[in-house]
Amino acid sequence: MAKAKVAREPDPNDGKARIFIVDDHAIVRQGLMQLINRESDLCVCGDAETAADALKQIAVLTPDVAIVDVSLKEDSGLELVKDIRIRFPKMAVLILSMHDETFYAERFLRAGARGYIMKEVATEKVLIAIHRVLAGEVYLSERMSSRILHKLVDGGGAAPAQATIDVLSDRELEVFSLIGQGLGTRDIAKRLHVSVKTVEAHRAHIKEKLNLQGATELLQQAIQWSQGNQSA
Amino acid sequence: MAKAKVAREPDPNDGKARIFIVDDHAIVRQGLMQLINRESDLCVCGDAETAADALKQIAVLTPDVAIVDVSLKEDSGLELVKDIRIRFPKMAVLILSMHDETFYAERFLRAGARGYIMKEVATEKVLIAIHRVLAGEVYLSERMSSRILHKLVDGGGAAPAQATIDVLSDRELEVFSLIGQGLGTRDIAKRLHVSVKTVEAHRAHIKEKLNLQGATELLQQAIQWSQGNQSA
DNA sequence: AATTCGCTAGGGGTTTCCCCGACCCCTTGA
DNA sequence: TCAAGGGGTCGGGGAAACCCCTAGCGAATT
Repeated sequence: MAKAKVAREPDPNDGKARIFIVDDHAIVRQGLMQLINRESDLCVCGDAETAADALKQIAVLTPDVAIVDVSLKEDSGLELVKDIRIRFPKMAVLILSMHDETFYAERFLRAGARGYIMKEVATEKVLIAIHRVLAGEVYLSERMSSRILHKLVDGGGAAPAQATIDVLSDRELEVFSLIGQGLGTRDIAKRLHVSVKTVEAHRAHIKEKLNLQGATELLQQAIQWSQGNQSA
Repeated sequence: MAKAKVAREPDPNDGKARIFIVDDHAIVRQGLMQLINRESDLCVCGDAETAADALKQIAVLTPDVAIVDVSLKEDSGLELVKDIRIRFPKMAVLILSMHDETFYAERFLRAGARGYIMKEVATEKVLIAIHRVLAGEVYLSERMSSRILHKLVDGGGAAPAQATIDVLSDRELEVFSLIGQGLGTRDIAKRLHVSVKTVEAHRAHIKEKLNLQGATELLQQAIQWSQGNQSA
């Protein structure tokens, strides 16, 4: 630690930035390694299949950036990012995701990751993302940044718990909850003794406040929140 | 042998088995390619990101075996396998799956695939699987073969009222999965290259088979299933 | 040959979605 | 007191989705 030359001149050895890979798919590790080592200013200094192994090796190797796959069973992936954040605060963490999983991107960023990229993108994007996080910047796809930025920027680290839900009014939260229980617009209107139009208005406001795109996204979020908060 | 040329060119190899890779993750393609080309008796003769491109190239390159990813972005891997089976009956198809998705394996085997492996296995297993399907045999993991065999054994008796995903047809499961990913009817129709009406028919059949009432219930089930099965 | 099943697709009516604007009530502050 | 703002409540209207129906076609089964 105590290295301050990360930005432009990361040269502890060959003048190459040292990268550590954490992914439980051997094939993906292979591909990433080859891709990175082909670059003149990057090199892979190690790789691991599990979070525990990763932490052990990272402590010794002190890479400049760690590339972490999300699908190390979400929990351990998140935990790994948090652990890295605590024990090696200066280290950049780039999250590599298999699927869209837009919902989880936010959690990883909150946990200290500096970038989130999906595997289906072209390989050049991966290299771009690596360089960006190496330079101390943040890398996000267009869609994700637009969604996350103004959700996180004002939230900061103050109340990370359910900052997104708090912006909803009482009535809106009520509707949101009922949506999460699988009720349709009509059912909700009947349950609340209001017009269908009112429920539609609430839905619109919820979508706006939570920055959701369509009806399916709204339902997705509502179900997810419902299961995580008041199931059983 | 100055083997400085790329593997793509269709000229005669040194008696090596020619392999074609279909995967929408560039990194995975990269890793697979490197892994395979390192073998003395195998070589990658081409690769594709989409099903359409794959069919086009396969017709020209006539590889000995095609490695297909289950979850292609644009098209469905299942359809690709069926197409390959119809147009090139002699070609071996090895399915590469990201996650567990055990229930998918059976469908792919029925569609004509000769092997099914998961990406998290060690790289040696991948090579073993390739050699096995090249030899005309079938490759399956222990767990999967035991599961399938077990199913055949007590399949004769009364089906124990599963009422689960198993009753869905291939196409229906595909639609169900896409619904779970948050796609609307129109998006699904576009992705599967069919009419909106067809997707609606599939939805209706799924609801009937799974005994679901409305659209929200269907969406709810699809999302829950999707999150529990492919960590999406 | 007949039946069943899966995939495809259209017709037509109902419902929801989603962009608008509108009114009422309450709190806050000029 | 009179705005000003936000929350809660409705409505119109067009687009889309939903949901009932029928129906052709191919493949597998009988």
